[in-house]
Amino acid sequence: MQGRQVSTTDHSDIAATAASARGEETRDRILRAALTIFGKDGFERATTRKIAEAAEVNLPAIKYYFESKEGLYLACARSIVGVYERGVGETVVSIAQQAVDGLSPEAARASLKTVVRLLVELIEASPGANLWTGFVLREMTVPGPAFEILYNELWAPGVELTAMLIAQIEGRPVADEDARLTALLLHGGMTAFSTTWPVSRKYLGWTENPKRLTETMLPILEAQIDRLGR
Amino acid sequence: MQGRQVSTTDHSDIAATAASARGEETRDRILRAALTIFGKDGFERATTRKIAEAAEVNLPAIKYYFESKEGLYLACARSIVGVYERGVGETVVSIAQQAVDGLSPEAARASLKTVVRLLVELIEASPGANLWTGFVLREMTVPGPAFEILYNELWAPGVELTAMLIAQIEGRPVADEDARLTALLLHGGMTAFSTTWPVSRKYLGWTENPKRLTETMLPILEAQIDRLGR
DNA sequence: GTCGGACTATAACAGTTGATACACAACTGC
DNA sequence: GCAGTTGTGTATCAACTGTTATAGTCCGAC
Repeated sequence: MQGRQVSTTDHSDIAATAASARGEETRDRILRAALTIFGKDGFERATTRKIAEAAEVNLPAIKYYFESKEGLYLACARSIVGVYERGVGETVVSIAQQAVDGLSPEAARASLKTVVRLLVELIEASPGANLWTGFVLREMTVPGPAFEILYNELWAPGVELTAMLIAQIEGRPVADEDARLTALLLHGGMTAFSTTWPVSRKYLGWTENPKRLTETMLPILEAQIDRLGR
Repeated sequence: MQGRQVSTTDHSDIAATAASARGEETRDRILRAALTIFGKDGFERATTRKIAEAAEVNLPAIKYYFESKEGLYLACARSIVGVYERGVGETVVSIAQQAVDGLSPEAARASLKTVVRLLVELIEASPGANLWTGFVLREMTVPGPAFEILYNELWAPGVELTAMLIAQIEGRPVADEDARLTALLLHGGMTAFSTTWPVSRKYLGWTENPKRLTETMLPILEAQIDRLGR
C-alpha cells in the first residue's frame, strides 16, 4: 500500500514493469481529467468527485495515485511544465543563448515572433485551448499550491526571455525595467486573450465562425511585435 | 421581515428615513468586505462566513441585506459598474460621441490615452488595487452570476470604444475586426497586468519599492498607444 | 411607558466536500 | 496452484458550506 505517489524519483523498485501498465493508464486518465477541470474551475471550485467521474475512476483512486487533491493539482502543474519543456524548451533555450550573445534588432524581432508563435501553438494544443492559460493565470493572480513551480519554470523565464528580445529589438543589449514591463504587458495580453477567448468570440459576433485562437491571435501579436523599436 | 433586499426600486415605504441609517452603514460594510473577498478569492472560494467576519457582522445579516450569497455577488458587480459610471462615465460617453462623429488620428490617440488613464486610475482607486480587475477578469474567464452585467455595462462598451479609437488612430473611420482584436489584446494586457501585479513586483525585484500600479503601467500603455498607426 | 418595526445574534439544518478504513478483485512471479 | 503486490470498489467520517428558524435587542413614535 501507499500508491504511486507523485513519483519524483520513483525508480525505487525496478520490478514494477508490465504489471503496472494498466495503473499507469488510469493515472494518465485522472491527470487529463484533472487538467481539464482544474483549468476550467480552479483549485477550490473543482471537486475530487467531479474529477473522478470525468476520469471514470472511483474517488479513492485519486488518493492512491496522487495522495491528495493538492498532490493532483501539483501533478497537473508539473505536467504543464513538462509539455512546455518537451514542446518548446529546446528552441527557447537556443534562442535565449543567442540573445545572451547578442542579436541584431531584426534577428531579435524574428526570434520573438518565433517564441510567441511556439507559445500560442502550445496553448492551442491544450485541451479546450484555454485551459492551460487559465490554470497559469489563476495561479499568478491568486498564488496557490502550484505557484512556485509555474512561476519558476514557466512565467518568469518566459517573460525574461521576451524582455531580453524586446530590449534588443529596441537596440539595447540587455533586458531593463522598461523591456520587462513591456514584456509583462505582452504576456498578460496573450494570457488574458486566451482565457477570455470564448467571450471575445461572442464580442466579435463569431457565433458560428470556427476560426481558431491561433490564427486569430498570432497576426495581432506579430503586428504588435512589428511596431516595437520603430 | 424581508430585509432591504437589493433595493432596485426601494422607495416603497417613504417612512424608512433616519431609523435605517445604521442599517445602511452595515449594508455598506458588508458590500465592501464582499468586494475585497470576492475579488481575491472568487465566488466559489469565498465563504459567507469569511465575508461576515471581515464585515464584523453575523451570518444572517447577509441574507437580511442581500437575500443570498449570489445576491451579494451581484450587488458587488453592480457596485463596480456604479463606481465606473459615476467616475468615468461622463467623460467616456463624451469621447464616444466625438469618436462617432469622427476624430483625426492624433485626436483619437489623445482620447485613447485619456480613456486608458481614467481606467487605470479607477483600478488603482479600488481597495487592494487589483480586486476589481480580478473580479471582472474571473467573470470573463469563467462566466458566473455577474457575467451579463459586467459584460454589458463594462467589458463590451470599454473594448468597443477602444476599438473605435484605435481604428481612427490608424486612419479608418469605424471599428473593424482588426481594431477590435487589438483592443481586446490591450484590455487583456491591462487587466492581466493589474491582477498579476503582486507577482510582477516580485519578478521586477521590487520587494521594497513602493511604486504604484498607475505610475508603472500608464507609461507602458501610453508607449503602446504611441506606436499605433505609425 | 410600551408598542412596532428595524436590526442583530444564536443555533441548528441539510447538503457537499476531501479524505480514509477496509474489503475485494486482478495480475505476476514462483 | 498460490502468495504477494497492485489496483479498484463500498461505505463512511468529520469538517465545512449556504441557508434559515427563531429569539433577542435597539430605538423612535405615540
